[in-house]
Amino acid sequence: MQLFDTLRREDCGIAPLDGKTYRFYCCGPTVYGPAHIGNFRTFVLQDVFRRTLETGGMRTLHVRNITDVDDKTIRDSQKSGQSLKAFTDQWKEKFHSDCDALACLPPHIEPSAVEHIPQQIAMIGALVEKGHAYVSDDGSVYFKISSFPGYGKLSRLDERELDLGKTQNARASSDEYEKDSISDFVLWKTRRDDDGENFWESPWGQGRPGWHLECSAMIQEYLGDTFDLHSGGVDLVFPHHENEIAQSRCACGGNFAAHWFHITHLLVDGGKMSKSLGNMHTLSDLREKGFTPMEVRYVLIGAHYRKQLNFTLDSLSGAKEALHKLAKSAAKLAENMGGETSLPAADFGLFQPAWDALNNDLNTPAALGAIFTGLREASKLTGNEAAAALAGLNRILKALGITLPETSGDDSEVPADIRELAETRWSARSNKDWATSDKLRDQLSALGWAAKDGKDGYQLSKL
RNA sequence: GGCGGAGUCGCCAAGUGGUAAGGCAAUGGUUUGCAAAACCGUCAUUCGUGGGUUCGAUUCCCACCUCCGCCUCCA
Repeated sequence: MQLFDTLRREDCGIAPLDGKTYRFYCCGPTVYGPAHIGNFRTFVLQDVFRRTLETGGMRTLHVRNITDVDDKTIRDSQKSGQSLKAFTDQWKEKFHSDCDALACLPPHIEPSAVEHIPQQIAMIGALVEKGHAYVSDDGSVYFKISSFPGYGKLSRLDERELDLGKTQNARASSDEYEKDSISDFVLWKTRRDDDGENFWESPWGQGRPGWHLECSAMIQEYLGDTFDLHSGGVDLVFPHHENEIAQSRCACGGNFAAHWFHITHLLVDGGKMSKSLGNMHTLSDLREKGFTPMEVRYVLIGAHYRKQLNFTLDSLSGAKEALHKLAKSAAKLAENMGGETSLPAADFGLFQPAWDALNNDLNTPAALGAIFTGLREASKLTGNEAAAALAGLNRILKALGITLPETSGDDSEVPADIRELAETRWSARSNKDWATSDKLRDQLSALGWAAKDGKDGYQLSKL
């Protein structure tokens, strides 16, 4: 497939460096609260990326970290009176269940920062030894940016106002740490009172690793000094990924990531998502509003990953209908197959354009559009042609991570009292007692149920 | 101020130097006791504004307007 590379700023062919397994790393969540849909846009699109590679027959090695020690996790664990581990475990669990609900494949390896302190200390040691890092008077260790000429390439610092020299002069006086240069970033934070019990021993005294370092250390551990691709939200380009490049290349040699894949932030109702605006949706919030995780996923893949996606409740409703339409079409195809069985497809058939779209810079919205277009043709088919179409459809849906809702109403979960009302209504209706029938229909809908009448019976569905 | 992105039907959203995918909504019809559901159909001569290049631009160039994001932790 072709994918836009953030560093090279052009579409690049995606293929494993070692010819066997495509190895990629995604910056994972900081587990100090529930992840929001903005976070999930990134994780869902990374999931589609992986599924696309795998659907194309590639083997993958997907590594995604858990940040379980930083300022926020320490601060909020103390606020809640829990140990750091108990606190982060609970949010890690929540994250996993949300990911499952959104049909995101779990990464093959999910290392946590706390579990890789020795690796991080070792990397800092290497950087100090090679002259890329220095120890300040208080025992903190900083990366010396001036020692790495390639610094700023990913985020194109030289084309922005962030001239390093200028930044130093502008901020040197306001920073509490002693540093050679203000832009130097911290690798090891010396222990402070408000860290509580959250500190580790190191050659530079008690403290904890800096945030940027954990990814570099874990990447080195599981993917080595050169691997295929590194991904995250756009906000991570600078300084996080820039710092990772500096740390890893200086400490380990190697080229670090061959490609960079960044997902643009989403907007909510046309603006930035923020707590103060009350538009910080979590998956749980949306479920309470009656939307399914699959509907959320559908919305999240409904715009190209390099464009801002305008997330609205209306688009979620649209997703609900669109998924329903897909499910109906798939059911009709199955019906039209007659006695044929739908075998796993060797190709995409009518849905080849959708597959092509995915492979063209992961164009998920174009792929979705192509699915509906293909379905229009598919609906005319019968027998083994319908079977082949259904197989192609299932294959492309799997690549997108979409599972279809049930088309036939599930009557098994109807409460007894609702069932009774509906039965009464049906008999009234059968007796052409329209007044009673309509009255009971209103009652049912007030209770949240809709009765859909057919020739020989009715079906109940939740409103 | 610097950097970057974007303005395409009511909403969401693809796309292209050759005349606008798709979804939602809306709307007409079939069906229905009436609805709902289902099914069939309709739905941008036009792509922020003004110029320019071109046989031809929504797509390229210039100017302008508007919006958004980043530049501090952030997916």
